[in-house]
Amino acid sequence: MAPHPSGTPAVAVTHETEQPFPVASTEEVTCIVSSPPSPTRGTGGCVEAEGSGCRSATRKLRARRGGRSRPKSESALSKQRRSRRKKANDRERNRMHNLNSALDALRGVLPTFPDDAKLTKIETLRFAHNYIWALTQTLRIADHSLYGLEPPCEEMGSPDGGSPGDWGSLSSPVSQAGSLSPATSLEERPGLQAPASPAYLRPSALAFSDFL
DNA sequence: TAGGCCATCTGGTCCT
DNA sequence: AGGACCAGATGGCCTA
Repeated sequence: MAPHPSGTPAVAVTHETEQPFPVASTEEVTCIVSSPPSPTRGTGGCVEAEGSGCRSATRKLRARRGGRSRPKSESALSKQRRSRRKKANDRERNRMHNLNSALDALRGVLPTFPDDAKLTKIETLRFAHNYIWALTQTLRIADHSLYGLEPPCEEMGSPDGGSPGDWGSLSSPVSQAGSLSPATSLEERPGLQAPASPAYLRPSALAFSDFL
């Protein structure tokens, strides 16, 4: 399965702080650019009063009404709500794009062939988890073979020491059944066998003798 | 056509 | 008040 081969704005996102994607509509743009009515400045008549220099009077009026925000008409309220919602939507979209950018960066450092289908989000996370685990084990075993240390037994569960169960894995994320270890999941996907070919990604390579 | 994946919208909650 | 984060809902696209 190749998720949306065309029209994936998230893939093109490279910079987090910039606006990496076209904002949906011009209506939305104007709504976002033009800041919503600020409660401290008030709207409509309030602005006129302040602009004409009647600040103390305005302040008294506000105090009498019991707060910074003056009551608005129903239409003004709904307009403000819509404006806030659109701004929130825009931020949320941006946030998700940033998240996808990070995910793409992660895909970029994982060992897959260029012509492979793009890993899904969950596959990317699980693949990365197992990959890190395998690399950690590689380093550990290399250290022990170099310095003749005792073989590590107690920390084989998870590289970060966290609960392997978080990833649906057992003692070894690589050999876990059911969840997406690179070996299993990618074999399930036609055209994605290649990433599983490295020795450290095969369940049979748990001895890690292949890549020492 | 069903199911998987994804982007987006939305309302709620927490924090500053 | 406003932003960040989250989870649920929804609809589109694609593949088996």
